[in-house]
Amino acid sequence: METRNTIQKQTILMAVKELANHPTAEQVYEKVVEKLPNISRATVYRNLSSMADRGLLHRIGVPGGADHYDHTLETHYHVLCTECGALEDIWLQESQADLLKLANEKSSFSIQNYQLVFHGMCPCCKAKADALNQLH
Amino acid sequence: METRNTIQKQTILMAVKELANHPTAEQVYEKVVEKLPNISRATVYRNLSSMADRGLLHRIGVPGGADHYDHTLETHYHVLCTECGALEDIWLQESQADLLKLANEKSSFSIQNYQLVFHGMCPCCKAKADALNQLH
DNA sequence: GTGGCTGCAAAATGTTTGCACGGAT
DNA sequence: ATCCGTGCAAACATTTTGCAGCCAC
Repeated sequence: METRNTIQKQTILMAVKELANHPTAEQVYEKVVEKLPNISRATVYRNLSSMADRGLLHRIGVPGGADHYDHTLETHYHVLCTECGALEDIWLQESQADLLKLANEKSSFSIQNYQLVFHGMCPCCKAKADALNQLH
Repeated sequence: METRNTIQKQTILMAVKELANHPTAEQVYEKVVEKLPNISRATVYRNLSSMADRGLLHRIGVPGGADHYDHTLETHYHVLCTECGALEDIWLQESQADLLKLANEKSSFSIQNYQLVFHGMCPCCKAKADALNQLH
């Protein structure tokens, strides 16, 4: 159950922090491979996954796409652009406890947490879509 | 842009309604193949997807797992068992409009909707886990 | 020295796609 | 007669796994 301190782990965690904005495992790999040319994708996947399990990172699961990883641990939410896949933070002080309490009252499940992902269009894709609509 | 009325489409939609509780594409395929032994998985995937796009069904995206399809169109939410993958409804009158309005105020994205999935343990898995903890 | 960690390749999973044919309109 | 929808197989994207050797402890 002990955890060894390898160069790969250090470099992967550093990469997520440097990339800052919700990189996918592939993006982390591309960053890390600059420093460690022989690293394997399997190592990146394995470590991101175990760091997420241990709470060093948050995993943002995107159905039908690659998972993203977030080095920001404070409770917040995300918007996903339905056009280009851009992922951004949303900070709501919407009380987490309330949704959890409410859900637990309404369900026989023992609910521990939840994932709230908003879907919409980023400003860039919205502008393009609006311009297209103008043409007819 | 027209939509032809094939036996496959009818049977697929009927299967989702009969299975009732959030079947995956694979589960729909297994049900449909009883009636149409020659149907292809591709047809099931294609039709479930297009029906979801046209609003005849709801798609519940589960990161790292198969998407589920829901024949219930009224706004509600879902709990996913972290142990066995069971998926169940949660009905909250938590006003949809409020979360959308709030999120749009806080973000530069043009947000149209959101997906809210709770994570926890179903009563069965909870009982097993509690029993294990009793043993120490 | 031991056993967790790594790199590699292969497998697994869920879904999409190209293409030729057949059936709904 | 059109041409959309289907079945098939292959491709695809993402992630996991088995295994032999390596290296942090």
